[in-house]
Amino acid sequence: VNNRVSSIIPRPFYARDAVTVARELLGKLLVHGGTSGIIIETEAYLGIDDLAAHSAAGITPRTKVIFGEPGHAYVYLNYGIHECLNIVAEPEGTAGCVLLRALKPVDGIELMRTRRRHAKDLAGGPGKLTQALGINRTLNGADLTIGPLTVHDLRLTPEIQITERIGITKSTDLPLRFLAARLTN
DNA sequence: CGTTAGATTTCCT
DNA sequence: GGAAATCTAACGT
Repeated sequence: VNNRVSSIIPRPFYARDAVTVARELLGKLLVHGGTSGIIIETEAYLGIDDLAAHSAAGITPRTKVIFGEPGHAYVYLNYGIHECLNIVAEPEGTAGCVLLRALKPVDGIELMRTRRRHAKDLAGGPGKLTQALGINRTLNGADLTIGPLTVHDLRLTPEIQITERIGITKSTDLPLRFLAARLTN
């Protein structure tokens, strides 16, 4: 765990287009609250020409972080119940983010079980992974290059599978969902 | 100020 | 495979 401190991904990684960041986040380690997991599923949300993205509505109190400095967290409450974690991409001033949809649990699995109230699937969904790692809206806007929420490079190069995004009703035909093929499990 | 739809999960049949 | 749970941002009046 200590050698991961030096492997925090620096800001330029995130200052690229959302599709590239979404692809390259696969195989990285997400760390928070004594728990961690390898990112195995992501979706890219674009700033323009993407009606499914919250940023399509322009800059509002809710979406301003998506237009801000890359490498920060965008956390929102969905369906009144679930916290969803996104990582802001694109240079500052341009909207774009990556929804983290699934993790493979690595550290603190017992703690995850407690947080998930002993549900069978610990982190196989956007609302599940935030619950497992103890992530909530107080982390909205947090800088991932500083912590306590961080992403680390494990130097893995997973096989990437691409599909359309799921769980949305607009712009459903875009191939913006990415899965780490051999890590999913 | 009231209405509505939503980047989901879980439990039921 | 379908519906309920539960809250709030965004939009219309």
